[in-house]
Amino acid sequence: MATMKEIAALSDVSVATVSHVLSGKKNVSEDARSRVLQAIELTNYKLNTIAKSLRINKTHIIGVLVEDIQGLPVPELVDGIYQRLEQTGYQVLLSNLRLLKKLYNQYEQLRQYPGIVNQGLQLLEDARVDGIIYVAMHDRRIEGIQLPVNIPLVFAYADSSDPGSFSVTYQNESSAYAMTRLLIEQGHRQIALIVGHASTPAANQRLTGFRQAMDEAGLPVPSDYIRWGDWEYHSGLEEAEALLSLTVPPTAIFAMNDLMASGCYAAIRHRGLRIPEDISVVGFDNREIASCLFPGLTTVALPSREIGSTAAQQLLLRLEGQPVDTPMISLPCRIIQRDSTMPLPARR
Amino acid sequence: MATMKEIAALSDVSVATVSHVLSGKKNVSEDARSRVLQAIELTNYKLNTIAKSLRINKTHIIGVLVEDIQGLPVPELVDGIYQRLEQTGYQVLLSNLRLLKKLYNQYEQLRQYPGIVNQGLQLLEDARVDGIIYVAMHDRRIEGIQLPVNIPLVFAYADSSDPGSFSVTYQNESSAYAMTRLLIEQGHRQIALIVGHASTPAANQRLTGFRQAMDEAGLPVPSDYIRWGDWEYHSGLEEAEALLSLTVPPTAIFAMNDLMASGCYAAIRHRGLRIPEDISVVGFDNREIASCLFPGLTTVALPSREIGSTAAQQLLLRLEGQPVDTPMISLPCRIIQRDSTMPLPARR
DNA sequence: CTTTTGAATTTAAACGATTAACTTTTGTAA
DNA sequence: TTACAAAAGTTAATCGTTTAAATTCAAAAG
Repeated sequence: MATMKEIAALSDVSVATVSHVLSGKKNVSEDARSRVLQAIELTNYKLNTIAKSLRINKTHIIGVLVEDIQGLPVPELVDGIYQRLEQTGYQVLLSNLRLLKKLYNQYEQLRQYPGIVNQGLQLLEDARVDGIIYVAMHDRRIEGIQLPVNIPLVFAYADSSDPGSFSVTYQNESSAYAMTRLLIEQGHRQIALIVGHASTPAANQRLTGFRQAMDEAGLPVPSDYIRWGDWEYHSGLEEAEALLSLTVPPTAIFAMNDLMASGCYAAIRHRGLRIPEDISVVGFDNREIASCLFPGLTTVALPSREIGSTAAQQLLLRLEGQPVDTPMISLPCRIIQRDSTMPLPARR
Repeated sequence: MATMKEIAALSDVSVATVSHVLSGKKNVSEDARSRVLQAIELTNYKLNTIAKSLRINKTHIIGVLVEDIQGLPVPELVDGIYQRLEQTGYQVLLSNLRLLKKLYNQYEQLRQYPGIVNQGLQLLEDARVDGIIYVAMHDRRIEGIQLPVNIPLVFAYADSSDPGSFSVTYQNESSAYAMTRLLIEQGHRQIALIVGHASTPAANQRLTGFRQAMDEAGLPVPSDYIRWGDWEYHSGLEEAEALLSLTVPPTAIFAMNDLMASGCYAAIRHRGLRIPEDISVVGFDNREIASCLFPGLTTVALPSREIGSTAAQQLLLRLEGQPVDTPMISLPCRIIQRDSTMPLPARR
């Protein structure tokens, strides 16, 4: 592999001049420049980025820390990061913690989580990345994570616990609000909610949005209608069964994720009822399952790609030393209307 | 950030000794070692990997080139790479070409593909990665790709065109054979096949496997029963309709991917027929849709994770200069039995 | 014909490690 | 005591750049 020294020798200038030609930051005579360029062409010379990094103390590499690359929103989110980084000259060092494989149960998860994350952060720090995007999906406040002090970091997807930090998340509350409004506008008055795991912020935020919409519309929310699930298929099935057994069953069920919604489908079918003619169902997340189900599930699509590109944008601004006007950004979700709901009057 | 020089000064030895302590390749007195370790502890010193890389001409970074991180098998495959790389000290620089977003039609795809790939390879080469895993999903032979000459490269998922190269793929032919056997063993004699796009090697290999199983069983394959689709949902639907309109419709349909299989579901339902009582359907790929469909689709699961980990293994061997016994590996697939098939006698 | 000025170019010191070659120290045997 | 080998430690070159500072050079001004 050719080095700058050889280029310099070939084109009869000093290495400094070669460097000046390449960087374009200093004047070089047309004569010298063309000789240098010719030598570069001839030898197929490529600048050694490692040497450059050492000298300028910048790697032009961004570290992306993900809990699991197979986690639902991760590939799309990471793609959003690449989308923004294209043409900027930054590369991505991806640190995949593989949590889905490593942490079997909640207890282990809480105990081991900080250690694993710190290790991942340490690796990125050791690699001298210029900045870090931490794609955190856990939704409970975690103690004991040591963020690198010298490297700009942006949280993506989950909220950061630290108020001084930078983050890009999505709007749980307003999305649940909008989805609830949709059902109300279709004439539903008996709307039940299957909440996710009680301890998760996402569940609570979505619950708040739901309550707000119901309150605003003056609709009652009987405690029977608020069911606590755990995000899994089976809890959706069980809670839907409980709802259908009530003396006044709901006309619409809002499940807080698509998995639980598909559990609702099963429970409803099991009763011999039809979706949406007899009961409307909506979900949250827009997993592939939502479009596979029959009828197609109306649900909330998270702005995963936008979270990624916006987080990258935040980080780039900080790397350029520019002021960041909004350190904590929360992006809106989009409602995907399919065929699992129906205006209520139609069946009266 | 502390440097080796400072550690040397603090512990009253030379930088060489500090380096010796860290590398463990030379004898250092217990006395000196402990002083150095103490200084490292004190200053929170971290070896500068950039400087090390420059000196030893190795980055301990593996470049992974993917056509699109959102492509179906990619996240799992990449996770397999990480699985193997864990504890080896290698990091991953992921180059995501974003082809799904960039290439709209086949024509553009063929024309632009080599340029985009070459650019991605160039970026990895510039970053001085130690080795490259090229996750290629395209399944037609592509001309004009310039593989780096100095960097070990392993193809993953797709076959490489070059016979001298290293690759890890999966078995199309034997998997189609096994799936066909499964139907035959269930008593089916009229088995139809919906092939993928005619120009793709995967389609032809699967076709060969199908034919072999049928021939071996002495079953006829009327040309009416071989339908040429294009991997998309609609072609599955259309070809299934054509099959059901035949004077002797098949008792089982083997669609070459899950998307076309789900098209079959729609066509069969539209005729008022039941799956699997009236007709059996099987697919290929084991996408999420396969488990979402009702009844669950029996299909072929690709060994994506294993492809990734095996490719990483191949690369590690080459990086260590060890002999690679099998440069081109082809891994078996696994049949996932769900509820979309039924032994034929049951409905007689 | 100097002097000045500015552009073009070079020199040389970093950046932070590794490592071959050399020197010093220590321990052991004659 | 001396001689020698092995162990421990140091020196200094090197990896391939960047860049401040110094130098050279040519053209313009005095």
